[in-house]
Amino acid sequence: MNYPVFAVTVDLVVLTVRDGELHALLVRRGLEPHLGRWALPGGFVHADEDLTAAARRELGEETGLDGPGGHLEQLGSYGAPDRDPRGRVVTVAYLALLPDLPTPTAGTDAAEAAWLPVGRHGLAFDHDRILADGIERARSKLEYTPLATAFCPPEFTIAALRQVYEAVWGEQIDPRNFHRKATTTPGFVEPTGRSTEGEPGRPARLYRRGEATLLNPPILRRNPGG
Amino acid sequence: MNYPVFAVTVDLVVLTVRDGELHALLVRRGLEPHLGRWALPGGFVHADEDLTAAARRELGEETGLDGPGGHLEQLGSYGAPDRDPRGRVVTVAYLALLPDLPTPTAGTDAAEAAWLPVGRHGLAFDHDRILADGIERARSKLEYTPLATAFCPPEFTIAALRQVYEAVWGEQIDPRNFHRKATTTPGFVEPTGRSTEGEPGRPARLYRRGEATLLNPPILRRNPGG
DNA sequence: TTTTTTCTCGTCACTCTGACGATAATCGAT
DNA sequence: ATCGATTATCGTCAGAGTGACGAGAAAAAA
Repeated sequence: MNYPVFAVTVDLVVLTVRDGELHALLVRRGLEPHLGRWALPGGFVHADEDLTAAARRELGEETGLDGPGGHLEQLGSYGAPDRDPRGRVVTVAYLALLPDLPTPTAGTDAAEAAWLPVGRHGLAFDHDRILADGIERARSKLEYTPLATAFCPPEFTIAALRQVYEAVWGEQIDPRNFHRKATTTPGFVEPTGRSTEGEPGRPARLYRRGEATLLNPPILRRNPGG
Repeated sequence: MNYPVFAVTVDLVVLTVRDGELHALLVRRGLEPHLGRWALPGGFVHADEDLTAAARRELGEETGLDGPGGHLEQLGSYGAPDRDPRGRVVTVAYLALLPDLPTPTAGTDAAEAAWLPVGRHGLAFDHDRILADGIERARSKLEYTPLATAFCPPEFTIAALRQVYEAVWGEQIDPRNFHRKATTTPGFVEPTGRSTEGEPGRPARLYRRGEATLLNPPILRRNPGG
């Protein structure tokens, strides 16, 4: 049997919410091709390594942390014949959602790493497309799953959860209706009994993520397409 | 730069609805490994071929047809180090939804091909898992997209559309409420003006798929988990 | 104390849904 | 031709969910 050989990489779309805005973790490439351009963090899959293990390893290398509280899932694969000038490379993209850590973001083979607000980047390879697909996946999953909690620390307020939705969707949400929705949807969040202190305004109760894996009923965007 | 080499295949989860039941297109393997066992149709990606092109090519080879009216999307990639005894093989799985064609299902390198009702198969490789993932994807997508029409011929009745939902979800649906839902959801279906003839019961109006890519509001299952 | 800020609870009208009745239009049998 | 069986289509109604918004509660800041 004769068949062509490929290299396989994993690339990561790592998203977080800082200052009410959605940010992606990007690295400046320290090697050819595309030396000096921003790109998604990633690297080659090792010889005896599962795809998910490779993604988790890269995530650890790039962020220094794959702690609980985050989320990692496969996004999709990209394998256009000309997507990498070095040869035939198929990349398996993963989507990671993390709380806003005071992350040092030190890269190993990357010249620089940074959280950049999502928008128009001219990323290397086909990474613009992959990033856009990852963002759309995140937007969509916030509707039907409790995944917004992956952007939050272990204990969080309903307002913080709402700000995640607002940042990811780019929409304003009525605080009172969202509060009702989040607290009455079974399994979304659970009260911890504690409250915030020292913040302006009335103290807010703290919650942790609930046990549900699916939100029923879902929290729908106004404009699911754009 | 040194990196391990992989083979890359595409595997297809091809689903259709026949006689009110969900069926998958399976082939009996004509080669080692797993000679003689049922498996998903698929094959190696060619040297200068895009992943989606490879999936479309395999679909054409196995079903003899990739006509309009169907649907093809990437499902996910599977790359456990030991999933193929021949070496390191990553497969990119695709999900295809087709109307119930009188398909000859002739295989090229497969000994046999058949539509089998989905259930417990002991498929080759990790294909049981891939098939299960494909079915779950289809079930989920029927909620939020007009993809049920991909299972139908170009013109279809509301009852036929409902039977698609019933077959894929394994749930009974009230014909009157479903009729209201399907006909009032904007962009789901459009009347053609024609009706069925010669069938028992009152003639039913024929519809074609509408322009919507998302159902808003969605049609939700009772039990989204199982 | 007063003002400001933010959280939390309530109200109300509107829409959507599930359950189900009723009528319409055909086929097949008498 | 008439009747019954079958299926499609339309209506009704109560309950749940949602968006828009008012109002009180509890803290920090002025």
